[in-house]
Amino acid sequence: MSNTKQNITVKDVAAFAGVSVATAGRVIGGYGTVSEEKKRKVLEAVKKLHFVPNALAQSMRNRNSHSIAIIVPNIHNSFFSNIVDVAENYAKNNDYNVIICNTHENPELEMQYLEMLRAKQIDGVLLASSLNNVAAIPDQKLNLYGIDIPMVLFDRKINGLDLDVVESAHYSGSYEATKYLIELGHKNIAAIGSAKDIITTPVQDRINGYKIALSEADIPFDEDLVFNLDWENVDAMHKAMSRLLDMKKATAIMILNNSLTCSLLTEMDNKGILFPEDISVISWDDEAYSSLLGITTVEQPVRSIGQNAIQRLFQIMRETNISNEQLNIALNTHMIIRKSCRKIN
Amino acid sequence: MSNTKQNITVKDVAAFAGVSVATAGRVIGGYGTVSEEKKRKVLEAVKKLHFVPNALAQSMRNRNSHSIAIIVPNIHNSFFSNIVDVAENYAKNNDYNVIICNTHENPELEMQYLEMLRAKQIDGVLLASSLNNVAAIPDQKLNLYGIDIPMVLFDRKINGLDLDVVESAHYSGSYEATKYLIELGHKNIAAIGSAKDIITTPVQDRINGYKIALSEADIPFDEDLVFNLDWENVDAMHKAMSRLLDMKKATAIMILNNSLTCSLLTEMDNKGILFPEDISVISWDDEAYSSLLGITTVEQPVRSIGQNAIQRLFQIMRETNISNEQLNIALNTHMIIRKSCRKIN
DNA sequence: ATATTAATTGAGAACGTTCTCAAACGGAGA
DNA sequence: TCTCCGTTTGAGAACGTTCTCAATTAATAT
Repeated sequence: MSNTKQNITVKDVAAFAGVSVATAGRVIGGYGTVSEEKKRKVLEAVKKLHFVPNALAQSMRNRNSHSIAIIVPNIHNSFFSNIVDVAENYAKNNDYNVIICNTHENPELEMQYLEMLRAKQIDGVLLASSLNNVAAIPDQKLNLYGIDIPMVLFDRKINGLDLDVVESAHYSGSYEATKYLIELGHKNIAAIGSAKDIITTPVQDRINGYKIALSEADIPFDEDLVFNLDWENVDAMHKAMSRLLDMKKATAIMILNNSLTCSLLTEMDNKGILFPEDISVISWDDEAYSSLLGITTVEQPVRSIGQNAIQRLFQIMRETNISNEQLNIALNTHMIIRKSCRKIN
Repeated sequence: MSNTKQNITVKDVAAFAGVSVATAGRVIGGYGTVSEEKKRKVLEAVKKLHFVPNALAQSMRNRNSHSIAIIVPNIHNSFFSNIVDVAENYAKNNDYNVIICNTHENPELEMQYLEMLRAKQIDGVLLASSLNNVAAIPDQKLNLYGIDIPMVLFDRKINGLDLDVVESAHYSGSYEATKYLIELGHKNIAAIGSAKDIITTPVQDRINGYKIALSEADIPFDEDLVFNLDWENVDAMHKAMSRLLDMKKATAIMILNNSLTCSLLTEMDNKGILFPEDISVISWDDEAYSSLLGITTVEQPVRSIGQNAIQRLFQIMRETNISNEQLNIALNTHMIIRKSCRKIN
């Protein structure tokens, strides 16, 4: 690539103003004392030459990049893009830049990004990991997770790593939704979670909530009714959903991930299966189309998750000595009841 | 913020390996000649000390940051997040990092970002601007647009600036869709565009296509049937849509922006207005829910737009001498006909 | 053995910023 | 005129990398 870029430097400003680099630096940086006359001349030079300090050189000298990163598995997912939005706003207000990284649920890519970010001297990272367990991290990469870089996990935990986490109360949200279906008379409730290579901790927790609600109502757990699908593998996903619907076992379905909702409903539509008449549906995450379609949803406190996570990250970055105790925030979900679930007997 | 970070440097590696910084640099950088023995020792030191080169220092020395930026008005919009995805992939394969900036359709923020990116010595920018005209750019910021930084516009033009553009064929796509409605017998066709402070060039072009199709069919243009709404101002938007529906003038509506589709359909649902029975609907951009709801859409070649834009950007960045002629790529759209439009007489 | 060439090595400069240190300057008091 | 103290100023180092240049060593030819 061409590197003929030739920018204006403090040196140029100083020369133009007829002062030393040190004096120009003083005026631009706003420290020390400079006579009014020279101050005026420097300011004029800055304006005339359109001087903008080289942020790379500043970072190098100051040993911090004034940038944080946010790593998400899927930027298309409105859950994540909303959190990105909140974090970006907060960072901007604190004069920090944000680098967004999209891992496509690929742990390799996640680690590559972390390595790149470390090289770029990033000041902190917000991470929704595609790993669910510390065992999946090679020893020589372990330092990327919260040791070399200040880090806060959000939405998802990594078991075995004691990093700060900000997430929804996945377990209780799922418990509540399942109980709601049970109270409507449902006994055969399917649960569809997403999983690419691993089952993420939110899905794990949600399935646990579902199981406990069932067992409290003395409904036996049926392995056939739990699916974990890869939303990027469209073919396999459709097949599995088709299989579920063909079984005609379930009277209700809880969709544990918003990426799957449209696919499932399309599949149902194709087969002429209506909701709530033929099958009741609850979906996690409230979307623009949820109210239009009348789907009952479990709404996550998205903006609050983002806010808590970014605040905590800045807190960690400010601390000189390494933080003492792990913080784990679980924020309550909220059910929005619409017309996609019906009472049965 | 704390800046106690103390990373391993080439100096440390050199000391550990018992060689000079120059020799360590040679091994790490893979240039020059080094004896097998010293090479082995340096490599061992790199491994032992977990050395990762400081990308900031590299950028400084090499005078390029190996990063590009992509600036979008709204990262939530799947049109933009898809383009971000494509661009990011391409950049990654070429060893470039991507910084994503979200402007919320705010021209001030857009210019702030450009200034920040210039300071960060960014190598190139992909921009969907929130400005439609060069006149809106203050003189002293004009250099941010394609002069200081290699730049390719996508989706939207900036009138009066001769920068490269990659976009959909907005005009012909709209012309085709309007003609389709006319052929179904519609004469009163509403068009809903989005606009925050300005009307973007895609919406301008789409409205032009709509107007020409009308005039070719000898249908008089009706000012009352064209709306430009701000999707971030939910109240005003709802009111305007409500007004449009209450008029009962239109037999068909073309929605020029996917952000508005759900809102309009919800508004119709609330008023008990059905499609296609009461009103026919065509929407720009195909979404996951479009097929589910059976909406006829104008699909944009999203991935192709992204691909063309990023390729062109890299081409510009590679060129040593300033590019000679402006490139303007308009890619054809594609109508997906479903059941949301009906024949009338 | 000496001259010539090639392979190997290290010192140090440069990128652009910030900021310490010490020197130079100005004015007040004796 | 000289000393003292505070203000103003500039030289130059440092951040960590890359890479030129010159010096050293080894290898080959005479």
